[in-house]
Amino acid sequence: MAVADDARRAWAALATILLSDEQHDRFIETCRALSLPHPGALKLLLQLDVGESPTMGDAARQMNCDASYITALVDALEDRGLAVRRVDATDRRVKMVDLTESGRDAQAQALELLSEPSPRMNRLSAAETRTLARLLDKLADG
Amino acid sequence: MAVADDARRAWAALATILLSDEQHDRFIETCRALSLPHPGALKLLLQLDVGESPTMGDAARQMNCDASYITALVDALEDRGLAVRRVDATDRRVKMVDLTESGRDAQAQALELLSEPSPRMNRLSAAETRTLARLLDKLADG
DNA sequence: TATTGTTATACTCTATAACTATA
DNA sequence: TATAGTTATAGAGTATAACAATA
Repeated sequence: MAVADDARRAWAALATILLSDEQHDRFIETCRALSLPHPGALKLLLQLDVGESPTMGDAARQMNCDASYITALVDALEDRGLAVRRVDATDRRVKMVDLTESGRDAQAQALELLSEPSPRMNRLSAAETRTLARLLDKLADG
Repeated sequence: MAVADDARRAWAALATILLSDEQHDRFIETCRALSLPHPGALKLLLQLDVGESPTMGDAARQMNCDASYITALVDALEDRGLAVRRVDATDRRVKMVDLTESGRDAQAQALELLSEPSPRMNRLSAAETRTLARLLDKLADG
């Protein structure tokens, strides 16, 4: 059961880092930098992709929130020109959310800010840092 | 600059995992399991330690929130018998927050739930899992 | 009649301001 | 008068319920 123990230890450490609020604060700062009012709007922005426009409903499921809130979030993105609604040609009840060019730029800027490593990372050697990056990549993918 | 790149890659992956909401959902579930109404109450509970009772003000600073909210959080913990207020003998304006026996149990239970590894961890080999645990431990400490 | 998205409304979490007790 | 904590109140963020348009 050593693997399970290590896995648990790893996840506990992850939870600790999360609870330290560093990432949470970073997220809030990033919202401000992009003048997005809701944290949810940033999260939605990060989930959009050119050529892969979800419907409002899709977005709600992806974000695990109510459809009415997606309305507010897309309103916020639209107000800032980061996304636009597009009515489905075949079923006019349905609306797609398209990422705009500015939206793509904003996304890149957000990722830049969110990826800024914590000072904690200085505790690791160069080799350790590389190893950690490789392992976390595996976990994050998909 | 390879180290900086690796560090950035690692932190980006961490942000992705965080954004997946797995840990956030876990946190909410843990709140429910302990019937704690506010997420803040769980966070405060996890920061308390036997023999290391912070004052209300200390707790507010640690939690990076307003003193009035600490009042609500400690109320919640007290209602459930997880903590008690104790008036400072020398300055009767000051109150300490003591973790109770039940509080300690609840803490352990919460850590148990929060440390439950994500299915993502199955993507790593036993050796990788061990390495990851070691590296994250280094980051989480302190 | 059922479904997509919106609007109106209410609830939860957190902060600000006014207050009480002690120093 | 200043400080620690509390109470009352207001503000963000999110959900629920009623609604409009389309199917």
